[in-house]
Amino acid sequence: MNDQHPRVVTRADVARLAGVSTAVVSYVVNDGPRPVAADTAARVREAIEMLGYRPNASARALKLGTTGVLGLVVPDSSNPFYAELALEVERSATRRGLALLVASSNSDLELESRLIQDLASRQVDGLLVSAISGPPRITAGASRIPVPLTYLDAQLPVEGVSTVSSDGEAGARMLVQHLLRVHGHSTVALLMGTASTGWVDGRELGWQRTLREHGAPDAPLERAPFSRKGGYEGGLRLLRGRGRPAAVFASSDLQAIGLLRAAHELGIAVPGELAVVAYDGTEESEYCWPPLTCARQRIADIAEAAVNAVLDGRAPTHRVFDVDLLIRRSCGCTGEEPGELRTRRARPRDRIGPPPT
Amino acid sequence: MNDQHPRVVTRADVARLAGVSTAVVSYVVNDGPRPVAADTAARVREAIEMLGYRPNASARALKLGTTGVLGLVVPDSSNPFYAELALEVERSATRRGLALLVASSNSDLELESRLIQDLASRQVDGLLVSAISGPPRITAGASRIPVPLTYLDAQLPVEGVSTVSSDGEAGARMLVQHLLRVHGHSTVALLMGTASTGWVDGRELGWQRTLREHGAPDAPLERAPFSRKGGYEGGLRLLRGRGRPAAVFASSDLQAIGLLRAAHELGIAVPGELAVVAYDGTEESEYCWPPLTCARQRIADIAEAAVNAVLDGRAPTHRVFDVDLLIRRSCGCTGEEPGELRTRRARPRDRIGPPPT
DNA sequence: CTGTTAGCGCGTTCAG
DNA sequence: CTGAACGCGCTAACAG
Repeated sequence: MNDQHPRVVTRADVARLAGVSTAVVSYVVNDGPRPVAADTAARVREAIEMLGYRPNASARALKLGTTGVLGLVVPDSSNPFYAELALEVERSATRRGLALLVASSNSDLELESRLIQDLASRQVDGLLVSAISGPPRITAGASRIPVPLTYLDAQLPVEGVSTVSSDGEAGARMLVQHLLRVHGHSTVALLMGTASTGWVDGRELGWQRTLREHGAPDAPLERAPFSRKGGYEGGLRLLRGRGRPAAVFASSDLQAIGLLRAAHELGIAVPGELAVVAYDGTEESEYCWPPLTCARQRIADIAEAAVNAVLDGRAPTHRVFDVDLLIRRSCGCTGEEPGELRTRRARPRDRIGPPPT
Repeated sequence: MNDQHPRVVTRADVARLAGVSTAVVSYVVNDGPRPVAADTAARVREAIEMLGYRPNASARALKLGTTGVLGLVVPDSSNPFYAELALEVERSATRRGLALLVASSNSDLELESRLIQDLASRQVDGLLVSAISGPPRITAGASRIPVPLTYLDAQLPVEGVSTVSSDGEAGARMLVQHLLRVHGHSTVALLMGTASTGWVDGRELGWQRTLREHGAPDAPLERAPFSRKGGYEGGLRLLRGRGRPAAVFASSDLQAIGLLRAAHELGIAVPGELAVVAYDGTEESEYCWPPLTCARQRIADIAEAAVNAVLDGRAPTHRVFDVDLLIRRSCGCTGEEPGELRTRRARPRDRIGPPPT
C-alpha cells in the first residue's frame, strides 16, 4: 500500500527550495508578467523539476476566472458520429491546452438542460452543445447561462448563439440526385430520424425538394430513432410493406446499417434489388457490407470551427460546412480499390457527373 | 448581441438580498454542517432562485480539495469499445454527481503520460486509465501522481494500483473452444492486435493454450492494429496467404469487421467458407453481416467497478469480470430471431454445450 | 532591473 | 446567526 498521495507540492515549497519568493515562481511558471533573471529562473525550474511541482488548477481557475476546460453535451457519446465528433473536439481543445468535459444527454430534454447547467456551474470556458431541443428552448436557456455557448450540428441558425453544422440539405440533394440521375431510380424513399424536436431537418427538406424538382412520385417516409436498431426496425417496415422501394436515403449511417441488416435478413440484395445511401460518413460506413455511398460530414472542420467560435467571444456566427460525396457500392456504383475512395466536393446544387465505370 | 455574461452572482449577493451572512448561504446550499432556521433557509432559497446563484466550482474545489471531476484516458475515444466504455463511465460518474474529463492518447506513450499529468494537475478526484503502456511504466508513473489511479482494461493485475478488466483469457477460450468443438474446426487462426506494450495479452494466451490443450495444429497468427483498417489489412494477409484458415478468432470487433470486409471482397463466404468470432461484443458486432459471434465484455459493470475502485480510497483491488458468449451467425450457428440473442455466461474453463439447432 | 510583500478571488467552516 | 481565517496562485505595488 504505497502512498499514492504524497504531500501536494505548492508554490511555497518550490520557492523555499530555490531560495526565492513565491512571486518569482509564478513569474517563471507563467513566463511573466514580470521578467526573471536567467540564472534565478534556472534555479526555480530545477526546483520545480525536483519536487514535481504542478500548479493547482483550482486555485488558478479561481484567480483567473478561467478553467481551461471546455464542455461538450451530445445526445449519445457512444453513437459513432458523436464519438468521432467528441474526439475531434477533444483534439481541437487539446491543441489549445484545454481539457474536455463530456456529457451525454441520452436524448432526454430534462437531462440535457441539467447537464448544461451543471457544466456551466463548473466554470467551463465554453460550452458546445449538440442539442436535441429546438431553438426556442435553447435561446431561452442560453441567456441565463454565464458561459459562451456554441451550438453544434444545429439544423438552423439560432438567434444569439453561434452555430456550426453541415449543410444537411445539400447532402441530401446530392445523394438523392445521385440515385435519380446516375442510377435512374424513379424515386427514393427516406428513412428519417426522430430525435429532433422543434427543428425542420435539412436532410428531410433536401430529400423532399429534390424529389419535387425532379417530378418524382411520392415515396415512403419512415421515421425511426437514430440508431442501428431504429434503422433495422424502420427498415423492416419499409421493406416488408407493399410498394417496397428500390432506393432508400437514410438520414444517418447507423440507420443505414440497420437497414442493411434488415435487407440481408430478408434476402434482398444490396445494391442489386435495393440501393442505399446515407448521411454522415463515419468510419463504420466504409466497413459495412456493402460499403455505403454517403454524404460525409467534415467532422474535424466542424469541431475546430466550433471550438474557435466558442472561444473567440465575438458576436455569434453561423457556419455551415459542405459535405463530401463518397461513392461506394451500396448505391450500385462499382466501388473502387480498397482504401481509395472517390470523393466529390459538395456544393449546394452541384450537378453530379456520369457514373464511374 | 445580447449579453451572454451577466455579472456573476456570488454568495455575497445572495446574503445581501436575503439579509443574512454569507455563512448562512453556505449552510443552506450544502444543507450543513450547521443547521439553519426554516424560515431563514426559505428566504435564502428564494434569493438564490431570484438571482440564479450557482456556487463557483473553482472556489469550492480550492477550499475542499475535491473537484467532483473524474478523468478518463483511453487510446482512442472514437473506437466503439472505448466509446461505449467512456459512456458507461460517464453514467456511473453522473450518478454520483461527478463530471468526466475525457482524453485520448492516440496510442502514443508520450501523449498518454502527458495527459495523465495534465489531468492530475487539474485536481481530478480520480483517474481511470486504459493504458497502452505496460506495467513497469505505469507503476513508475503512478507513485508520482497525487491522484487515485485505477487501471481499466488492464491485461494483468498491476502492483499498487487498482485494476478492472475482463477475463480475456476465458473469453478467448470460450470462442476458440466453440469453433473447435461445436463446429469441428481442426484449428483456429488468430487476428491479434498490436497496441499493447509490455503486456502478455490474455486473449492471445487463451487462444494458444486452448489450441494446445486440444492438440490442434499450429495456426497462423496475424498482428494488426486494433482498428477496422488493421483488421482489413491483416485479414487480407491472412486470407490471401497459402494455407488460408477456415476459422479465425479476432481480438476485437473492429478487426473482425475489417476481416469481414476482406472476406467479402475476396468472395469468401462467411460463415460457409470462413468462420469468424471476435472479442468485445460492442453493438456494431450485432449489425455487421453476418452478425458476429463474440465474447462480450460487460462494459457497464467494468465502468461501475472502476469508478467505485478509484473513489473508495482503499487498498488497491484487482477485479476481473467474466465475459458473455453471444452466439450469432458468423461462426456457423444458425443465428436467432432478430434482437434475441442466445447468451451464455462465461466461467473460465466452462464447457460449451452442443450446437444450437 | 530584480526580487519581495500582500491583497484578492469565492466558498467553507470554526470560534464567537 | 455572524465574523474571519483559510486554501493556492496571480499580480499590483513597493524596495533595493
